[in-house]
Parts: sequence; C-alpha cells; structure tokens
Amino acid sequence: MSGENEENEALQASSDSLRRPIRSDAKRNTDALLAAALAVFSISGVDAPVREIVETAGVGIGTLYRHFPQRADLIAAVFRREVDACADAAPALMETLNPADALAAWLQRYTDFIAAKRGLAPALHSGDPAYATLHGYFQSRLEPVLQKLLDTAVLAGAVRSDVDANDLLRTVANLCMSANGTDFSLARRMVDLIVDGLRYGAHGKA
Amino acid sequence: MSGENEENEALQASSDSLRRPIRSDAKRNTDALLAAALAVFSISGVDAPVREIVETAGVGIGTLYRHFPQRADLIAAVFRREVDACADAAPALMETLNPADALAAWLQRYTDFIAAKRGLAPALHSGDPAYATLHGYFQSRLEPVLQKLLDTAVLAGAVRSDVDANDLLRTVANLCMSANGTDFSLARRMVDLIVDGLRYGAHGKA
DNA sequence: TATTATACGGAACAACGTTCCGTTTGTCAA
DNA sequence: TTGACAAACGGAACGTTGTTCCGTATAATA
Repeated sequence: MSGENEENEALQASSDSLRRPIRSDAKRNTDALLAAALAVFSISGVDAPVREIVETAGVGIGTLYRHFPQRADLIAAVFRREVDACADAAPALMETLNPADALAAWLQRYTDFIAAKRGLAPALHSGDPAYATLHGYFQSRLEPVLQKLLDTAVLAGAVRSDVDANDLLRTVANLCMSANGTDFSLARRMVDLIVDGLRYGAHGKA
Repeated sequence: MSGENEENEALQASSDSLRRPIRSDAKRNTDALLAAALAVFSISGVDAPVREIVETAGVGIGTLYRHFPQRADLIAAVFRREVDACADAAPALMETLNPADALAAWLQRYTDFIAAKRGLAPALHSGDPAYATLHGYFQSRLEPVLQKLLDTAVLAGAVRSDVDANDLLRTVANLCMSANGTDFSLARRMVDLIVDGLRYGAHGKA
C-alpha cells in the first residue's frame, strides 16, 4: 500500500562507504533508543528530557547524539511509520466515501494521530530550525495526499476552492496543540467545524 | 467602558499591611520592568530570556523576581490592559453589526491580539501550572464577553448552538499558535472558516 | 591475532528559570 | 537632622535543560 519505503529503515550509506556494514552494537543501540523513545514519548510527551530516554535505553548520551545528531531526527525516526500509515489511509477512504466525507474522515484520522502525541504539534510548529526536517517529512508525505482529497471534493462541488492543503495541515496541527494526549474531543469538534466551513463556502459564498 | 479596574494597576496589600506605602525605588523598578518586558516581548516574543528583560530594564534578576514571583505574573501584568481593551470592544460591535457579524468581528479582534504576541498562545496552552493565573485572567475576562456574543447570535438563529465560549477561545488561541507575529493571515482565514462552520450549522444540520 | 575504523560513555559546556542572602536604601519617628 | 529598620536591591549560585568533545572500548577484517 505504501509503495516506496520498503522497510529499509536503517539504510546505510549507499554512495561512497559501502565498505563496512553497520556494526552489531550500533544496530542494537539504535533499536534500543527507538524503543525507549517511543515508550518515553508516550508517557512524558515529545518534550521528554534526552537523559530520560538514554537512561531507559541503557546507553550513554554520546551514543544518542551519534545516531541522531539532532533531537528532531529521533522524533522523525520514531514517527515515520505512523506518518506513512496516515498517508496510506487515504485511498481506502476515497473509494468508500463521497469526496467531502472522505476529506472529513481523513482529516479526523490526521487529527487523532497528531493529538495523541503530546508535544508533537508544538514541536512541528515551533519554528525552531532543529525541527525543519521533521516538518519537512510530514509535509512531503501528507501534503500530496490531502491535496488530492481536496481537489476531488472541489471538483465534485462539495467544498470551496480557496483553501490549500498545506494551510489545512498546519491548521489541524494547531488545533491539536493543546490536546493533553487523552482528550482530543475539542480538536475533533473544531476540525468538524472547519470542514463545515469548507462545505458552507461551496454553495453559500465565495 | 471597562467598569471595574480603575487604573489601580499597582495595588498594594489592601488587607493587613496597610502600613508603609510602596517605596519609590520599588515603583520605579516595577515600571521599568514592565516597559522593558513590553519592548522585549514585541521583539523576541514572550519566551524571551529573563536576563534580557532585566538587562533592558537596568535592574538585577532578584528585583524582577521580587515583583513578579513567577514569569507568568510579568506576562499577565504586561497584557492585562490589552485583554481589557479586547473585552471592552464587544459592545460597540454588537450595536453596529448584526449578531453573526459582530461575533465574527470580535473573534477577528481577538485573533489579531493573540497572533500579534509571539509565544503568547503556546504559553497560555502549555499546561504549565506557572501560567495558570495568566490563563485564568484571560478566561475570566473574555469568556463572558464571547458567551454573550454567541448567545445573541444563536437567539437570532444565525449560528449553531452546540459550541461554547471557552471552546472557541481555546480554539482561536490554538489557531494563532504558529503565527510568527507578523503573518496572521492564515489564522484569520481559519477563524473565518470556523465562523462559516458555525453558520452552516444554523440551518444546515445539527 | 593484530589492526583499525567505528562506536561508546559520560564529563563538561552554555543557556535557561529560579532561589538565596549579604548589602544598600527609602521612609518615618525621635 | 539623624538614627533605625523594614523593604528592596543585585547578582552569585543552584538545578535542569540540550549539545559537544574526546579518551576508551570494541566489532569487523586481514
């Protein structure tokens, strides 16, 4: 369903140093860090101290920074799979539902994903250049998907045409900004309200 | 127009220690800190380092913490006036515009206020207990105003009835979360979209 | 087994918010 | 005017963050 990322999570350098495969201890520690990060993030949120993660993983701080030079690289690695799953959920919705409902359903899917990760939304939109690659991955993966959903709905005359995919992605993330990690009902309701706004514009005005 | 806070910004203890008025140097330093904070916030955002503020004000760190025991107390003091102004803007709008447009206009007013203060929205919704009083002041001052706008619009049949004031306040603040301080066009557009969603519900469904 | 690129671990650094306390100063009674 | 003292001042110092650096350990190869 995915199409392009065939499970080569830990791809080694492909161009020059194709000598020397990944050392076994490096692989082991990388895995331990990813597992620890996933666990710690789900308890303390994405802002959890680095030391808490390395302690959980049972490795030194230096090891963390060797494998993930920036804090955001660790976050990106942890959530890559889930971003992909979110993107891959679109086609099924488009086959099952009418264009406007498919759009609404996918946005709720995305809402649930972001809202469940406490601290993710603030990090994505902090403007901190450290999170640029994380933000870039989200955008490159999700923007085309949402754009297609939008285009289809606009073509069907179900939705206004003056909103673009990136704006919507940013907006949903913003709406999830204050979700505790457990209560995203407000975010869900507000996303629905926005979808209604999109519908209103289709025949109402502009 | 305000009605209750008659410029007693620096009220001294009213109950017990009514002995000893405020010392002149204390008053001077408090004013300097407020002015410096306002200036620094507008340049570096609400997250600006404390040391930058005390340096600008020309006082020591200890002095800052004497007058504003928590960082949020300083923020609250700086923005109190503006929160009041925002709340006080409602009656005029309600006289001039129809209920739905008055609601929309006031929400845009609030949007501009929050979006212009970089870092304010994240602070308000950080969940950090340090910001509880700041959040409390915003809510106590703005919630009644917005509730009245909402009630009026609902009564006129211009807007759906299943959204409450606090949710809307939180939502708008969330939408402003990623505003740089200069570009709030996205936030404005999304607030408009939400207002359209409110209108859609009035006759469409729900 | 010897060699060596690679990875490891944690001390150390810089920046932050906040606390603490010895020193200074404004105010008021004498 | 002067003395005394509550009040306020300033900044060193603490605890916590993310990140860097480098001496040491080790997995892979010849």
